[in-house]
Amino acid sequence: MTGDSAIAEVLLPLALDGPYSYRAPAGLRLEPGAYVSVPLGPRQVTGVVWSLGSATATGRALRDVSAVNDMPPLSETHRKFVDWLAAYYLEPAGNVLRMVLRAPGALEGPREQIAWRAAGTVPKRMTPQRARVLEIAREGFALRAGELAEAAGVGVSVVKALARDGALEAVALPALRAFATPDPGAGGFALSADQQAAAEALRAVVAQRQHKVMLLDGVTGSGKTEVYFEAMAAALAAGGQVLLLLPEIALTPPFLARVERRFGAEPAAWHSGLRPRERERVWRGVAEGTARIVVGARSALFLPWKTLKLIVVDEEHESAYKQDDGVPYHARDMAVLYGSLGRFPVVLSSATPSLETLVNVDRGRYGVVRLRDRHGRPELPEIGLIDLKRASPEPGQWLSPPLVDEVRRTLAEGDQALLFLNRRGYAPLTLCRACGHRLECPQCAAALVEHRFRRQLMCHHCGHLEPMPPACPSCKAEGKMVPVGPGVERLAEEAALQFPEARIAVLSSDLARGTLLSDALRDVEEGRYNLVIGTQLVAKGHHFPHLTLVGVVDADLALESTDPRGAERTWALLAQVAGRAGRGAKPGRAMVQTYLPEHPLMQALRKGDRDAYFAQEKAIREQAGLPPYGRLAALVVSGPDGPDSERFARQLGHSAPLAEGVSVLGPAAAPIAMVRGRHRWRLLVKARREVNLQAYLRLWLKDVKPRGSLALQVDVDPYNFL
DNA sequence: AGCACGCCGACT
DNA sequence: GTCGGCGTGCTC
Repeated sequence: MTGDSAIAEVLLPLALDGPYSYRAPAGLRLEPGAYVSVPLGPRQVTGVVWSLGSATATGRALRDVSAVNDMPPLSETHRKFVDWLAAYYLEPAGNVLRMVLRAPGALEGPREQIAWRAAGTVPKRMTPQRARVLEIAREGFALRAGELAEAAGVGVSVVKALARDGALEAVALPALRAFATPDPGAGGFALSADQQAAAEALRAVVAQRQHKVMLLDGVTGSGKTEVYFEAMAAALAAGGQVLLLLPEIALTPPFLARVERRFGAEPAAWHSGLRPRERERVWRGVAEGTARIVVGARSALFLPWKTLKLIVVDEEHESAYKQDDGVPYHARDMAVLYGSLGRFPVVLSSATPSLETLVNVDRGRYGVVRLRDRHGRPELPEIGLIDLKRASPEPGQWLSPPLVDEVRRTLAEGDQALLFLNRRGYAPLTLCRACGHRLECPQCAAALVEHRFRRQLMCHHCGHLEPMPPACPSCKAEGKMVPVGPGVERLAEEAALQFPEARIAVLSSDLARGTLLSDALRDVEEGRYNLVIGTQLVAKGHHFPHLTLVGVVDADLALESTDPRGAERTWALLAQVAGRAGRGAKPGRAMVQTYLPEHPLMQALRKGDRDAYFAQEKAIREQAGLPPYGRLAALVVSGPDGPDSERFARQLGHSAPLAEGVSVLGPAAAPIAMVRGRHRWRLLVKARREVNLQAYLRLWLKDVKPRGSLALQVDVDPYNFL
């Protein structure tokens, strides 16, 4: 072996902090960013060359890189992005790389064009493994051998054997469909003067080819989408790729169709529901630079961008951008990071921007473009507060007399009304009247929610289902179980009594996604229903032209939570729901039921005064040292045994280093003390803004090792305080 | 993430 | 006496 051979530092998609060193054989054309196959223990693993160098005498015998893939290499920007994100969230870089490589098959050798589907015959021999494969093959989608084996959790040999037996038949797969090239000028819309000015401002920023964050701030119906389409057109015209990030729930076929009309080419869609082959097509298209427009959920950030020139984050205030399992990152913040590393602009769009973003505008770090309502209407419709302490509903009912009157009048005038209640199911709580026992999920410290329509009890945290017990499980008394509190189903029951003539639709995420929901939405839009009862689903982007009254049944729900962002979420939700009223020809109004009419948030809402509300909310956050005026991290200890988890959390708390400007609160039982059978204890780290929070956490946690089945999750910038 | 090594319960 | 459960640790 010669002295100074070339060395490749290869990052592997495993929980490893840094790359491993391999010898680069002379015959391989290696470059930084190249996808390579390397030996790791007994197996071959795909990784990415993080850097190249020459051998240092470490004494360790290095193994050879086995092969290089001919895919364009992962860009330097993308590699920096992985390293930054890993450092920011205290996550092993390899775990972040795993999110980049999450497209099974995209890097595998020659494309196999054969897929398998069930032939309908029974194989000679049947085993549990074979049965699983056939069960999946019968679902109707033709999958390649590897995909089928993976889906069934068996080896490829099982699939091959079934094929030999004739129980699976071969189907030829078409080659990966190419991406059409978008035309920036294809389907331009006629823009209002306001929109023109806003679009021009964004185009100017794109033309600078520098990093700059722009807030596009305008109410629903002001035409933000058409405006950011213009920014996208400018970036496309400059030869770049563009990413439009949406909360997953907003990524619908009608929206994709709208993008296609504007740019004359079908955009690539990226979300968790893609079939493996489409995943692969998009991943490769992005890596090769042929997929120019991607409309995606948060994980689209990790696609192997070749020439990304613009990211638009629509509904930037949405908490759905925060990932809570796996690597807990915030896609809006990481979009801004990517833009700064890649030196391109990022547009944040919202009708109710987050406080973080507004403060960044105040500080001059972000630019802003504002849009007024197209019809010159004020930001919000007329909003009336109903004081539930004075105008209380009948016991067991939730609609106050003034709201009932308003709904009646609206329906009588031939218009649509919406009753908003952010609670799925029939009742959030079921109690035994004889002994007070409350029905709880066996796996979570949470009440089971009755879903009367499905005739089941459901846990909204783990999805556990069970039938309604005929008698109290505790005292065995029969017929004593009573529902407590309202859900949309129960509200619909009350509405049917109050408004016997109304045509009522209940809209919640329990309508399986897809056709059932889109049919229901279309029926509402076309006026086949005149009274809609819905959860937050109805607040998000659906346009109901005949709606003139919105009634908010319980405005205090999110305000009562322990989440420091509860007030902000309440504002965004109420403003959005109220904004559903009167988007068509007629003006609308909103009636908000609350026990806290004097609360500054409710007063600001009544006046439609966002600035007043945010001024107040900023003062509270600043006073409390909460984001964006201070920094937070949550440490969550979880384990199957409660006392074990608590003990470890306490030890962890005691070992917290003392540091200027940092305080550690807790541990306390997490608000939902048990989820999926794991007991959870939470510590909260609060730091001043100038503190290097990551350095503090690294120092603290470098020697901390949860033993056994205990787990420790670090959540930098926590959002959902579960 | 795999995969091996390593120590304690029910069976060919 | 073994087969095998998954806790722990390592992979350039």
